[in-house]
Amino acid sequence: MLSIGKLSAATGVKVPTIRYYEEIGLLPEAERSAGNQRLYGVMAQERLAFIRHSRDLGFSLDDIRELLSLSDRPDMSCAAADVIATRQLVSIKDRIMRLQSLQQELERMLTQCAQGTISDCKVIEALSNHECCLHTHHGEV
Amino acid sequence: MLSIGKLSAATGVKVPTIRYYEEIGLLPEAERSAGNQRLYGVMAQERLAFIRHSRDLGFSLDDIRELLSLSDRPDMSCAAADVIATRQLVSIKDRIMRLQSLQQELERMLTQCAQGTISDCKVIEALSNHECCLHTHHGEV
DNA sequence: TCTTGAACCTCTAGTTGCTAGAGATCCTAT
DNA sequence: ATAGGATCTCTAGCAACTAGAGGTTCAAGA
Repeated sequence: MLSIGKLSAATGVKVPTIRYYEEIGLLPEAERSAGNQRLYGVMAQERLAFIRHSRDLGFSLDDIRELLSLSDRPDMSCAAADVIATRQLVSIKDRIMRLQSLQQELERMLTQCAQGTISDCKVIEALSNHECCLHTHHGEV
Repeated sequence: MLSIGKLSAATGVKVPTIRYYEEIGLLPEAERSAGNQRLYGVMAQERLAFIRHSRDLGFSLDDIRELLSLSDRPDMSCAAADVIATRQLVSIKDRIMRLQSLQQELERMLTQCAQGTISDCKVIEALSNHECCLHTHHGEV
């Protein structure tokens, strides 16, 4: 059995984050030692690694909750898991496109700036009026 | 003079967000009508448009605070503004690269999945053990 | 002029995914 | 036996808003 600190070292998930995952029900309540400290077995470690990896791939905790409950039902069709992963892929592609348009806009601003004073700085000017944008970009990135 | 609703419509910034910006000092305190309702002039509208556009480009409110204070000093060198914009550009490029590696990973997961049951779903499997990743991906995206 | 209803006001609390700190307790190594 | 690191619970804070309650003001139609 691992203490929370060892589990943290083993999975790369910080100690308060592990407690947080337990609090929101993503991890089951841990066993406790005689002195009330959390103890983890192999199952918990695997589950946490799953969460960690999914987070690395950008899944939301809600998505992960669903993926975890799917992984607990091995006989089910994996279509639902594919839906979640595909949704995530679409959202990542979308964010990449948005970010690329922002990148272009920023590069344009910076190449036009002649390093003079604020009054003729193209960066500040470009921020002041959206009209001079080549692209429209709205919503979060 | 514009009411907060008209200003919102003119700039595309939601009404509660405008009040929020005032609360955190990004916008100056608005004038008030006899009945205590906010009134905005052209200056406020321009300032809000600046904020809106900067947010669209992914700048943090702290960055925007700095950019705004620069734009109030037209005689200064614009080097500071360039530093902020360059930092933002670097961070955007970095996020794009991270997202592209996630995209590849997800695509790999999905193409390997044969649409069977969860027990042999490559998506779930890939999430379970990080070792089968082609790329290492850590940190936020 | 009155009235209705949309727009406005303030305030609190919620969102996501954690992180930081206080103050107390436990565990382990010397 | 004791020192100090690890753990416990609890509260509060971060970004950047969003939602809702409960109350006031404004503008347009009858």
